[in-house]
Amino acid sequence: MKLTTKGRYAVMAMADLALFKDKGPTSLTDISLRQNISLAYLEQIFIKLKYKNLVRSVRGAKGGYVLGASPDEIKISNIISAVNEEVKMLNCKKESKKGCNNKSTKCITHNLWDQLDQHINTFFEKVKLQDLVKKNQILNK
Amino acid sequence: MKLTTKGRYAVMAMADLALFKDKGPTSLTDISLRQNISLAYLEQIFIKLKYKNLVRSVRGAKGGYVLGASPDEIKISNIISAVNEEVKMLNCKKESKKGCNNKSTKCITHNLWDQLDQHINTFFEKVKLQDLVKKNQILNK
DNA sequence: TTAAATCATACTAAAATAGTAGGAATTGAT
DNA sequence: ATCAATTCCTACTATTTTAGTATGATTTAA
Repeated sequence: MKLTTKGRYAVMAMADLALFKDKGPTSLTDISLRQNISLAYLEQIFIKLKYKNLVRSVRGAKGGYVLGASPDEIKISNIISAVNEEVKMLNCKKESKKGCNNKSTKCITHNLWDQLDQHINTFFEKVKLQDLVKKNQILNK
Repeated sequence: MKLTTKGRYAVMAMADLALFKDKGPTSLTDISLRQNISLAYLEQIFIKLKYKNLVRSVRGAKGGYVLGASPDEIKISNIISAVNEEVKMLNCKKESKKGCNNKSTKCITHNLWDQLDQHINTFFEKVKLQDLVKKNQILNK
C-alpha cells in the first residue's frame, strides 16, 4: 500500500472539485493556488484521475475539470488507487527472490500484511468524497 | 505512517524470536539465514527494538537476543513504531509551510488522514506476536 | 586465547518521490 | 483570426528515503 503525498494531493484536489462543483469546470490553476500544489504536478495527477473516469476534462479557455460522478459515489479508495498504481502492500510472489516463498517460517508475516491491506482498503471503501466536504467530518460507519 | 520492509523485517525477526524462544538466545546470524535478511541490517533494527525493550541482548559467544516480554504481550504496533520513528501519517503542523494550516479548504483532508492513522494503529494494536506464531508453532516442534 | 556474538558509526547504492521544463493541442472570448 | 487560458504530453531532474555495506570495537563462553 502506498500512501504518499501524491495520493493525498489527489484526494485534496478531488475534494476541492467537489466543493466548487456548481461553478462549472475548475481549472488546475485554481486548485494549485487554493491547495498549494504545483500546477505541473497536478497535471500529472489529473491525467491518471481522468483515465479512471474520476474526472472529466474540458479543454480550452475557461476549461478545467469536473467530477466524473457525484461526490457520494466516489470512494476515497478509487482516488488513491488511481494515482498509485500499486494497491497491494505485499505480494509474496513478486518478492520470491528475497526469500518469501509462501511456506515455512520465511513468510510468517504474510497473512498479517494481507489482512492489513484489506483493513486499509475497507477503510477507504467506506469513505466517500461527500463525507469529506460535508462539514469536514468523517462519520464512523 | 510508514510501512516499509524495515518494519516488515522487524516483525519477521520478532516472530522468529518468538518461535525459538525456548531455545535460549537467538543470534542475528540465525535469523539472518532463516529470514533471508542482511545481518548488518538486522543489527541496526535490533538496536531500536532493544531501545524500546522489545528484546534483551545477551552479549558474547552463544549470545543473541531474547524477547523482552511474552509473545502475547507484544503488539505489532509496538514493533512497527520501534523501528520507524514516525508513527503519524500526517502532521499538519509540521507541514505548515506546504499550505496545510488546519483551517479552510486547504486542510480538507486532514481528518481523513488522522482517522486512517488511528484505523491502522488500531489494527496493529489488536494483533499480538502470539497471533503470528500460533499456526507455525506446530510445524517447528 | 579465540571465536562468536552484540554494539556503534559512517558511508553508499538504489529506488521512489516530488517535482521541473518545454512545449503541443484545444477552445472561448475579443 | 488572433490571443490567452487551459488541458495534454513527454522527458528530465533534484531530493529524500530506503536498504544495505563496511569497518571496527567490545563482550563473553568455551
